[in-house]
Amino acid sequence: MAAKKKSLEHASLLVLGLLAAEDMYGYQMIVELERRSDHTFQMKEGTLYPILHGLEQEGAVEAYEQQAPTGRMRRYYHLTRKGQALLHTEAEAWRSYAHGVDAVLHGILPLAEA
Amino acid sequence: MAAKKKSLEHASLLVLGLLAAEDMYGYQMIVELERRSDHTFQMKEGTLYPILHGLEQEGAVEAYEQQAPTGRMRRYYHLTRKGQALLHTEAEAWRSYAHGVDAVLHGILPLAEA
DNA sequence: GGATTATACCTCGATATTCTAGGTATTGCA
DNA sequence: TGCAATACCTAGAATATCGAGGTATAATCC
Repeated sequence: MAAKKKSLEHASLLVLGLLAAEDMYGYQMIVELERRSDHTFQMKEGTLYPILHGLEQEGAVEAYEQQAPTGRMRRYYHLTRKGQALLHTEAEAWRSYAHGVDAVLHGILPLAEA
Repeated sequence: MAAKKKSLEHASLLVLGLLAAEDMYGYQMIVELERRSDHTFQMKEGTLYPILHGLEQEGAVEAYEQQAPTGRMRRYYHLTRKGQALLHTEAEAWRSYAHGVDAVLHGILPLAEA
């Protein structure tokens, strides 16, 4: 009974999280997110690109173009120091939010898996 | 460094979660949510009441009025069987969503607390 | 007694976030 | 040649939540 594909609610946090490990280009992030979340969510292009542009304007990421082996141009994004700080803040907020929800739901579900 | 009060993103799930344990009235839910989440979030009245009315219309909750010891009228909500099913579905969706986010963020934060 | 605070309910319009649905262009494959 | 996958983008719609107001009663303080 796999969960349905869910919409996102912390899109920018997830983008920052991805970029913490390595530089990525947009399309790659969409594929990676679906893979890493075990197909739980699927970021839409209409969500991702505006977020990337916003993060770039804030100075949280920096973009550069690079040619793929195929010859196509890709726009890679790199996490700046400012972006790392932002990620840290948002990740912490996520932690306490998730904690809070779990506290309210405590005992509702039979702890599906380990 | 207590986290800032965060807005909600799963308001109806939290309402259902509260009602799983006992019947409650609106104002009480707001107070309880803040308490149980260790002051992490604070449901706004403008969020809660429309949700309660919606859940009632769906048949997920049933309302009844009851006089408080003070003499004031309170509108209590009771989780129906349908509401329990809804809660279960949403709680499971939450679990996999949270799992997915954690998978992406894995290793970002130094596991603040136990 | 009068004022203020806490309780208790409600709604409307604004804001924020994400999605839908389109668009462009290149590459690879059948 | 034509179609699918890759790769980028945007405008407007839809949804969720909040802010700020309203009403009314009960309790507390001066």
